[in-house]
Amino acid sequence: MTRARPYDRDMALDAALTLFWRKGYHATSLKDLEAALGMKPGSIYAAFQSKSALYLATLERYFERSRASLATLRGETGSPLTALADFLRGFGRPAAGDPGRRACMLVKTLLDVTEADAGIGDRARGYLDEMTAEIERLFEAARSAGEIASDSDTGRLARRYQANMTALRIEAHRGCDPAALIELADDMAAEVEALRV
Amino acid sequence: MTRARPYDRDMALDAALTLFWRKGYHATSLKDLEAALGMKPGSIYAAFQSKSALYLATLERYFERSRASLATLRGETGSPLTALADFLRGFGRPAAGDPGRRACMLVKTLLDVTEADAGIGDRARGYLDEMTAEIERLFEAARSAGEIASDSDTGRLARRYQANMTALRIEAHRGCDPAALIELADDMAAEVEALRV
DNA sequence: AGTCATATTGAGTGATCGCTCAATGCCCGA
DNA sequence: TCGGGCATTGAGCGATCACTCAATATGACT
Repeated sequence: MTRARPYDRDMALDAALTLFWRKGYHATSLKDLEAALGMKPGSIYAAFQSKSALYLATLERYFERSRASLATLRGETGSPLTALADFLRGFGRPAAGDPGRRACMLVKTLLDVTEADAGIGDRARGYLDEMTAEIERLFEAARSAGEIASDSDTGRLARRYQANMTALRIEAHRGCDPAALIELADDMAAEVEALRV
Repeated sequence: MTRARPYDRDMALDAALTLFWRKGYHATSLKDLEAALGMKPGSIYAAFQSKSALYLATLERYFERSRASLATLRGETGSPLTALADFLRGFGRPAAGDPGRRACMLVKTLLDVTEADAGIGDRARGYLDEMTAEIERLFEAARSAGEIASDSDTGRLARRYQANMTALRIEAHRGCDPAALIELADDMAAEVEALRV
């Protein structure tokens, strides 16, 4: 009965995610999206409603992946604290890839958004809060495992950890010396492991 | 002979700075600037050449003020290390002002800019490097004063300090709980003072 | 193979973008 | 008092913005 979609929605969303992440919401035009998705304007609007709705869809996609990669750390066999430290160290050694995709997309969104796009900003804030909560769960696991002091304020540690992560990724975006980036990541990771009792 | 400018260049630049800082480069239109500066398009172009040139002028203004406020710390009577820690603590207690102006404008610029505005991005990077250097001078002063270990890597400390500052201001921008922001700032400040020998 | 429902198309919508310039208004020296 | 020279004006430039819709193409079902 219905005609199958000739394009792949997942691939289109991935292409939009890459583009939006690199260029930001305001600087990405529909022309850019048409080229990246290989779709004509009408198809884009039929599939995704509007530019802002498409942005929200890519933001959700980004968030789900970020949360998933954090949640994976909880499932690892070793210590939660080591996982947290290693995760941080990983961002000090980014693949030599797309320079516009180094900073966290949620943070980029937060800084890019104006009063006119308040809805997008609120969504980014919500996702960031969920990331904080996910990090706090990891610190709680570390506390339960007796890795950190039993009276540790996990919320406070989570916020500090997330702030470090944000800053580290912005430094990567800034394009600083690779060796300096590694030092920075290792300093942050050492700070996490210094919590071990 | 020549007719005096009826507008105040300094006030116009300040208005442009506020607007650009709050809305970002791409999201600020000439209509916005006309309203904020109280100037017609022709006057704006006669005075400032182009939107991007005006942005660069406000960015320089922002940088000079930031550097000056950092340099002031060096002139203070007390210890450089305490000055650095206090400076950080100050950002944990921001005045309840314009929420679009909490994150560092240089960082906002860095994340907002695309390949098409590479010149602006390069300028922001250059200013950030100068800020790093200014911070390093403070750590060098602390080392000379014997406040921190004589074999301290001041460059490394400066980059870590700047990363903390960046993250703190983004957290403020995110609009997190004021008490949590104070905790975060105090944690960072404590880390600085922990360097004291 | 034929029919129908739906997805795609792409020229074109009005609005707004950054920007220009001929006309105007104003200050200053004489 | 007046004319010369410069700053300001604001309508409007072509380009591009996000977006629409009547026409067309195509796959699914009988």
